[in-house]
Amino acid sequence: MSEEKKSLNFIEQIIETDLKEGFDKSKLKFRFPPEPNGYLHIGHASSICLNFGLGLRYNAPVNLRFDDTNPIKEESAYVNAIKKDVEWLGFEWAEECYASDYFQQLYEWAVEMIKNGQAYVDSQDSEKIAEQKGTPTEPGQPSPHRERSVEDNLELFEAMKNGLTEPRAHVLRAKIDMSSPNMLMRDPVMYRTLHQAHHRTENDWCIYPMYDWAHGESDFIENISHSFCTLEFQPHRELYNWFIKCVSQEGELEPKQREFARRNLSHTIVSKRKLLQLVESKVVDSWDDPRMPTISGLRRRGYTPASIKNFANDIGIGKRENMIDVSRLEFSVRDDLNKTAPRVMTVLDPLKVVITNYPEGEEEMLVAENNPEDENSGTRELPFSREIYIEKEDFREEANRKFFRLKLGKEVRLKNAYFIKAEKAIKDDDGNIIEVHCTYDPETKSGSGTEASKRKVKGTLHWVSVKHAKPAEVRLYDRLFTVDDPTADKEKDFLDFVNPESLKVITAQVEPSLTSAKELDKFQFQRIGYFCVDQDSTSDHLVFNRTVTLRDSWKGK
RNA sequence: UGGCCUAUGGUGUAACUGGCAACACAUCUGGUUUUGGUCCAGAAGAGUCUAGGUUCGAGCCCUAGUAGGCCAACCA
Repeated sequence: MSEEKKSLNFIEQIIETDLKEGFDKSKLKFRFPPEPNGYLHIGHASSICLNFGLGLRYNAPVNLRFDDTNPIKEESAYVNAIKKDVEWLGFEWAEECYASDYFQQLYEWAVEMIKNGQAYVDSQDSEKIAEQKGTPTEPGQPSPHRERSVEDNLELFEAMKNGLTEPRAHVLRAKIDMSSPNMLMRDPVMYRTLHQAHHRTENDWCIYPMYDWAHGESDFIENISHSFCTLEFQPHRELYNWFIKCVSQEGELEPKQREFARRNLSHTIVSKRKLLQLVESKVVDSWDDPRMPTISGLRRRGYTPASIKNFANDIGIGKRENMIDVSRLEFSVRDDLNKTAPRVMTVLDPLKVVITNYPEGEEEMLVAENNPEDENSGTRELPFSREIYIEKEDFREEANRKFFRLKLGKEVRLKNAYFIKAEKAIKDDDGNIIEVHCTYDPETKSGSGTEASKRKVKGTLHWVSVKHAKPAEVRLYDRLFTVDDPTADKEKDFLDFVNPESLKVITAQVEPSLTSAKELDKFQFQRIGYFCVDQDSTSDHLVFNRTVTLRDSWKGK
């Protein structure tokens, strides 16, 4: 690995500074802390690449920790999906942890805090508590229960824990400062009472810790040195530190929370809540629908781990609002697939071509390069015969000289085959071209090295032999939304901007070698784009997903 | 009537902590090419939100504005 002098992002600079100031490098430890209430999306990829990237850079452990403190929204199905995605991206976590593993410790600490007068049970409903909280510009009012005795608090908290009180009748609150300019410091709720089974602890608990009370403590328990989260948690930092001070002893490692900006991607949304809405409203088929910006959706769409990691590293991390153009992501897959995807010939919109001077009934095998970008990719054989399909848009009766394709009286090269000249367009009663008659020049066979085969022609077309072609379902995916930022217009619902043409299903004719393609195999359909075998594909019914089109600099039609 | 964060080409990040703004994507030219792909060469595009200040010198420091974001779930 050549150590390129790449400038450090601000997170890396924080770590470098800590190291310089004497922080023990062997104590560096990070974590990626998803909540198992939905699938990971491209925004999480940035966080994953940041945390695991740091782990690799400093040879430090990185825990995968599920922030599972809200049993109402969380499920083990999400846990499994998340693990699969992180693994697929190619990262290895040091330990698989759960905030729920710490429920007992958290409870014991809470009891201590009650004894220390740092927490109390409030017996008001959430509306009342919110009311007393004040506003950002006005101080809050103390709860009437704020000065409850330690004995009463202990007794009530115990009752809450044992499910002897009504759900939501009481909460445990930290006693901090009802007039703090930081709303989060106005006696935040530490525990709510929920008589709800948890996906891991089942019915062991009737009280569940809130994020603020669980997250920093989890970091502390795991000896996480640096805890990175997104910008909206900035105001939580003060509380994060306050809680850790409550439970830590002198000299113990106190994790450091720092915040970075979440990545926004144009023409899509990166919000688990909205993604869930797309799934539930059936706009898409599932969390892994290839139009979804989820890791699983991108995987099914044909994205590679490398393309996603390169993308994340290229866009870097910062602290400002951002909107990254999808073209950046698209560049990343093309860049990767160009080097690795075998080239094949497929015709998406077939037009039959009859080569009138090619002997009837005859066929031959031609040699085709698998990938000109990869010397080791080898060659394969392609059947050629008298009747072939080409793309409808590759033929015109007449066209200007900017049209590098087939037109009457002119010659083009058939990729890996011969030169053909269009002689006659056959039309139906409505004047639609249904067939083209051509002649070929036997001297122009590809790879023959003849003078004739070196002739300059207007262009090169892909094709597939009619007799040998296999039909395949091809799903043409496009951007999910028609605008950059579907959430920008506060008057409208983001669903109003769903692209009605985000999926078009067609039947294409593909070269026979594709019948052996397996799920997730990726190909470049020459002159068209990159495609990937969908999970729905079978040997009887091939299904390909379009990952992305080829870059197209032709400004004609 | 508050607190915190942010402000660099169309987009995203840089600028060795003060030395006349770089890289990538996107855009446009030209060349190569059995993919109008790739690759190669090149162009255009910001003078760093504004106004002051410190300094020989400021995108980097200070002050005051302006703009945007976040904070009043028993969500995370």
